[in-house]
Amino acid sequence: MNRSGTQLSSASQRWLKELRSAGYRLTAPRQAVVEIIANSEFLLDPQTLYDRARRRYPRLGLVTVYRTLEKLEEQGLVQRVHHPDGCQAFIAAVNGHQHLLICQRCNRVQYFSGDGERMGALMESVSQASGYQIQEHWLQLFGLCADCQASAEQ
Amino acid sequence: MNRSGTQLSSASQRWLKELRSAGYRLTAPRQAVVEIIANSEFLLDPQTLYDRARRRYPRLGLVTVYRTLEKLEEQGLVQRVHHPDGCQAFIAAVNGHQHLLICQRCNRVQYFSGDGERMGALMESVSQASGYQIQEHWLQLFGLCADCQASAEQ
DNA sequence: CTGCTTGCAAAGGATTTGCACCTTA
DNA sequence: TAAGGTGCAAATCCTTTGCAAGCAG
Repeated sequence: MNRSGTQLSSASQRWLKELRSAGYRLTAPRQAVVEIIANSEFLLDPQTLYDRARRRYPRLGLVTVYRTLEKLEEQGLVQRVHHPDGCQAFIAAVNGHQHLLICQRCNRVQYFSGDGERMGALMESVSQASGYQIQEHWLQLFGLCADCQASAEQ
Repeated sequence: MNRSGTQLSSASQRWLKELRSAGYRLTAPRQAVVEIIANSEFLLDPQTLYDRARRRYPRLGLVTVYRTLEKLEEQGLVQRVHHPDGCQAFIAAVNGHQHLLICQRCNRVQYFSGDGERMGALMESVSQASGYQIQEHWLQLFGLCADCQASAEQ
């Protein structure tokens, strides 16, 4: 149990500890926001996150969601995800470089580790051909997750 | 020469022809917008495009830029480009599936053809491992173009 | 207690819409 | 001359900021 009287997942507890050691305070609104996004397998935009977190902490303001996301992003706990229909969605971040696999129907997200060797070779050859000095890369796959394939068959 | 009394590049002429055959009219404001973006190697956001196109057609309104971009995107002549600092930039599209190489300093964009075979193999293995049915992919590289590397050395 | 946090309200910025006028075909 | 296109102004939508009151530490 914690100060808001609700159970917190272990992921939330870890995130809150990280925020704490970065000098931020532990407050009930923050706990509510963290608890939702730390445990979501789906992309969440600020409004959706707000709607869900408000079920835990009804006095929550949308502004606090934006401010909390800002701090979580700064601590590397969440990352913003760009996709064809917008760029305001967030998902829990992972350590190290990983690529994203996104369901276009339900927004479920999964990470996969790109083939580092092939990727390196590709970047090397593009760099040679173009004269660019490459610093970063994005690789994202879009499709239908297993659940959505199943429900589409109905 | 054309109805606005200015020279048009061959790329613009082709684009305008495509708009025409899609049922849209050829107007001076549209020509101004098309002439800028059809010939740019750099990402352009609506405001920048507006500023440049207004030098050709001063009475242009920003709204017309938005409406023209909408039609160009719909015809597959431009594509929206997402990058870490925003998603409101556009660039001339190419036929077939190509990947993007973007200069983080000057916004120059270049297309490169991903290694289709490796990419296919990667998607196949991710698909197997995740159960996702993959429909689309994004591959973008970010770095410094040759010009920007040179000017950074000064 | 002190200063970080919060929620509200207002400000901002980007994009879209309503509308009367204008231009293309 | 009919239908589509244009620019202005206003409306929207999303996000950020200012501020007084509320809490964490």
